[in-house]
Amino acid sequence: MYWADELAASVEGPQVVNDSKTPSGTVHVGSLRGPVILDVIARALRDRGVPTTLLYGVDDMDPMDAQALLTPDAVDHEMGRPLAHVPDQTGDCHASYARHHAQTFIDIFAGLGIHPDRYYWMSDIYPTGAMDPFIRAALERAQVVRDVYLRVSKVERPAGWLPVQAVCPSCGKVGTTIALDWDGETVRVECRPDYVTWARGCGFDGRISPFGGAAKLYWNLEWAAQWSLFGVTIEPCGKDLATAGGSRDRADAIAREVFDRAPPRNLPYEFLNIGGRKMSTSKGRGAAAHRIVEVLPPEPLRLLFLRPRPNQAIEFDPEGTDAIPRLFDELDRLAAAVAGKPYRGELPPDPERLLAFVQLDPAPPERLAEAAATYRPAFAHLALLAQIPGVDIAARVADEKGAPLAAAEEGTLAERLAAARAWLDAYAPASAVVRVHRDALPPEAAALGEDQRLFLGALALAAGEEDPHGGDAWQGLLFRVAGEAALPAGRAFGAVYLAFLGRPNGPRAGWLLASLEPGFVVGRLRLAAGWHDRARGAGQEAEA
RNA sequence: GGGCCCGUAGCUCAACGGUAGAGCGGGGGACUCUUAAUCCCUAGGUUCAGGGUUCGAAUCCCUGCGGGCUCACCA
Repeated sequence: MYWADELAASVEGPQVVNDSKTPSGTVHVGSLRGPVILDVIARALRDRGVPTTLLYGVDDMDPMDAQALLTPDAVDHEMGRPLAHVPDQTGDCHASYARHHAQTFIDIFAGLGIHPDRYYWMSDIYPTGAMDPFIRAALERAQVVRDVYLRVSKVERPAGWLPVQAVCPSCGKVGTTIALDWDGETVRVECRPDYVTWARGCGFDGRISPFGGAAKLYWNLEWAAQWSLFGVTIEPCGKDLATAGGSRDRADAIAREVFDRAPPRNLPYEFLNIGGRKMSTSKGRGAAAHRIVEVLPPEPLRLLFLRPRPNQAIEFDPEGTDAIPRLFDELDRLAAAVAGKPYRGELPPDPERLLAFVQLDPAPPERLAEAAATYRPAFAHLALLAQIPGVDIAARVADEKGAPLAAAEEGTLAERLAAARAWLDAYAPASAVVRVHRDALPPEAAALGEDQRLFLGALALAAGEEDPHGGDAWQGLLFRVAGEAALPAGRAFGAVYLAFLGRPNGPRAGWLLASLEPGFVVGRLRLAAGWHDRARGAGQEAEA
């Protein structure tokens, strides 16, 4: 059984599925694994008739602690302030740094078929007072919290430490404050210059009421408080949090011992690594989630996350590899299998469910076969066609299908063609790129045999005499000259590709040559044939 | 040091208790108007090592070795 179905089968009663994210900067592709897993769990629950609520939160009261995306003069002022209070650095009309990065990320969800029932922002929640009971409980049981930190994570807090962080009334920073001396209504707040290394406090020292948004819980407690506030029953989390003695263990213990509640069901999931290494937020082309989405349409992207089990690390290396074409191929193979068409290789367990979860819309089972059977043009082939001038791609694809494309199939074609172009532009390995060497004979042409050179020379002569126009004319000429030279077609075409592309194969040669200026073609043919001395004059003659 | 993941054909990976499979690469073959980036054929690998459970293990358990990520400050 598919893992999400197993999870769905193991719970009772209505479920609240939750995930949240701290928008500390640009969010990369790997972070989409959580939302996709969340969505699939919700779908699996609903498919079993379990009433389900899907929540997605933004922990935007957390302190700004990464200066990479701040302008140098902003660092001193902004570091340590709540992310929701830091101005948007890109100036594109978001209310804050947090809104900018979180919204850019969230905007991807709908396109991926992920539709939480509710988004919540902690900067909205704290002022309502909804967190106050949890702040009070945490303050009352501060000693329990300290014990949990020590027992679960071997972390010892400084003397007098309380599990809340006030927003400094003077400088507005939250990362630099320590709360002390809870008297039942107020805490003493010190905004210390050296409390953390990454931000500098202003030195404020005074008493405040920690309620109504004046203070926030430390993130671990905030997490546990969210579970109580929203009644969360299932919450997956990434392995950075799920590690033994890590944040999740602390939050679980705090839920039980401070907020008197069983923690939600966990589903730890592994990361997605780009090229064998962890992704970097600030560098690395295509690592940003909103950029990958430009190259990978929703279905293959969902497949990337859903094909492996959640606890399996995903290695994804789009740079200069065939990782992206293979993802499309895997999707097509899966669809073919579900549609009852022939396929090769082994299938994952429960292919029907996997394909259903890969679909953008949760389609009823009876429509799955229909969706699976739609014609999907091969990505690698589209990438090739996209590089050949003068090809009517839609007509060619319809030809291959053997019937006119349905509207949905035309959509798939357009989507894949755009993806193929983006892939060629940003990621494709050299072997997938067809490029005419215009300036000089490709070095690879040195491998041309004498028979091939003779053929190219003969082709140049024939072309000069007949001045072929169009792909068909060129293609016919190629075959005829090859036949007259008694050269096997394979060697003849190979010679043309070497002379123009520097590679032994390529797109249909006739149409390739027809797309280039006749003078260039003839000149290049002569050059490749070894007729350097006469190339210039003959080329002019041919052009005349 | 703790946790998780991985170690299967040259490379990338699948199969996850029942006779080891794909893609790419490599090798062989086919083709006069043709998706020459196509089609057909071709992979014999102590499934990292050692032990255990089982009628049966790549698959489950234990140990070891190697690699990756992650936590131990914050989130």
